[in-house]
Amino acid sequence: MGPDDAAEDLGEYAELVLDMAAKIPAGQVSSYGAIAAAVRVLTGRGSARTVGAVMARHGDEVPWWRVVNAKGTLPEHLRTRAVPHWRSEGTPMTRGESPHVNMREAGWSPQL
DNA sequence: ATAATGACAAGAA
DNA sequence: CTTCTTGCCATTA
Repeated sequence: MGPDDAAEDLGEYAELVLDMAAKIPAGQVSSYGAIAAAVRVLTGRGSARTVGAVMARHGDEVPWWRVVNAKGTLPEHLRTRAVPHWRSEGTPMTRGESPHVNMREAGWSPQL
């Protein structure tokens, strides 16, 4: 092991993002932007896109379906897999062709 | 150092 | 509702 990989394999930034994602209550969701804002207070870095990059790489380690975009949706492929979870968790959402989460009811603010 | 790429966001039309 | 434009910032080539 090199001198910096143990602390480097994830990085504190990714750690914080995943921690917050793991704390989102079932039946509720948080957004990339909200998480990014919270992590920015602690680290001074990152943005919604950066959080997205972390989720793309490590999302499978946490309840990724509870992290959605500001519109309450996810890209086509992921949304298909997320709907069953939202349903079983009773997450407030619309019905129809392209279902999306009702952010006003299901939105959750990351705890610092 | 520049350029292209994303599980994004907000505003304009 | 959709599509387009700008801004965003870490990562990768």
